[in-house]
Amino acid sequence: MYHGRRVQNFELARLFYEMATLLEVRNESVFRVRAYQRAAQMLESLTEDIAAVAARGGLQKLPGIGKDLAVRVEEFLHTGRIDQLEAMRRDVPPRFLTLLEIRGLGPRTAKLLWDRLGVDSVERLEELCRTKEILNVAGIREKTCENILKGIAIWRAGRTRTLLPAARAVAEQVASALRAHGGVERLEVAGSLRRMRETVKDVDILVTSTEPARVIETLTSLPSVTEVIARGDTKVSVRHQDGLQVDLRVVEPSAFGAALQYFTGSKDHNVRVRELAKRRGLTISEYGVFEEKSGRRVAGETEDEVYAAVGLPWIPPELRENTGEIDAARNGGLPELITADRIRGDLHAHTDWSDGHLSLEKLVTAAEDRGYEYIAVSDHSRSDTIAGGLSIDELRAQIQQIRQL
DNA sequence: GCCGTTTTCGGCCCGACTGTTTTCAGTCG
Ligand SMILES: Nc1nc2c(ncn2[C@H]2C[C@H](O)[C@@H](COP(=O)(O)OP(=O)(O)OP(=O)(O)O)O2)c(=O)[nH]1
Ligand SMILES: [Mg+2]
Ligand SMILES: [Mg+2]
Repeated sequence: MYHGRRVQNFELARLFYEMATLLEVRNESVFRVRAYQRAAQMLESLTEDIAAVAARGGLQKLPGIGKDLAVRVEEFLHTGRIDQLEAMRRDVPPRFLTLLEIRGLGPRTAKLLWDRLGVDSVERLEELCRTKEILNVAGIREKTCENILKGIAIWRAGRTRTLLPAARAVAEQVASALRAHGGVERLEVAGSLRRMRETVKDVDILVTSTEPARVIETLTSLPSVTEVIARGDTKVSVRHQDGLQVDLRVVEPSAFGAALQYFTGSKDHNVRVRELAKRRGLTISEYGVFEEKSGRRVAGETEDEVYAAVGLPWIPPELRENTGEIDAARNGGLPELITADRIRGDLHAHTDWSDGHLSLEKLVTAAEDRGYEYIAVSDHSRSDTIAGGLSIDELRAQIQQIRQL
């Protein structure tokens, strides 16, 4: 496969996302907004350089690129800019779009505040909330004001994504706490955690239960939960003490498969699967797969069933990103994922001879436990004495010991 | 703005929760 320079793909994707946001603020059709977002998402996963695609006249063959967007792409490739974007930028203050990074503050409210009070930055917004001046705007009352201040505090805290292992630790802690109380039948970690993304925004947990209220009550009253963000009959969002948001969804046991498929995502993957369903006269939600006409439920117990209903094999969560896995699945071309048991050995390990933790014996035992065929001992040498590097004599001694093991 | 193993026009994924509103828009998952 051809791999060219793809920096321009990402730069253009960023511009299309920005155009989508600006169109949203201008109250343009949500479908037009989504067209820009889809084009941007396609560019991010495109393996060929967009300039190369343009050069061979293939722009409009790309999914999500039609007549208009092809013109924008060409304009960007020739001039490095997009006129329409520049024009839209001029209509809002320079820092206006950062307002949309505040949780719960969307394009409509941001625009309203700019129109009515000239809110052009987070700082100005905070001031107006503190002085309660913001309450002069029709449709904004005390609660909204409070929520904006909370949102600004989180925005200030800054961390937007968390490394997978740290998030997994939180997920496991919450999961066992939920199981320890009653009402939980099945529990699965879903979302980007289940898809094994390197970083995640939050922890998504799916539970099946015949007593949803009980499970939701359990989560909201855990000692490790510091704030209840939203709470209803089927789902609840809370903040965990370490700052991570935890989203819990509760459905009845018969909807397990459909709910897990929904809650695992990704969003773009879900949209694609649901589009396939529509073409077959079906509709998919977290409650199941339904015939559009009769409303009859045709699947939902397992993920397998859900995918089968749209003519697809089960797709591993790690691949559910709408980056080609759906076409691959349709053509029976899903890759076989590499699993941990395929690792045959490790060519880089330190021992307590330098700065490692394990003794030689323990290192070898650990390697054998994992079924490794080989392990390389690569302790520091005398060139790095700070890290306990081995002298020539020590190295000879270590080699001796290895031979005896 | 894009798109079509029914369509070149009329759809576009689908649903929960909140605050503010007298019936729903906005935001988020
Ligand atoms: N059908 C549908 N499903 C959605 C939509 N938004 C979110 N979901 C589903 C798929 C997501 O994986 C799942 C959890 O949402 P999140 O916002 O937590 O995203 P996700 O966990 O994928 O990534 P992140 O939390 O950002 O690391 O909910 C949507 O607009 N439509
Ligand atoms: Mg998530
Ligand atoms: Mg979530």
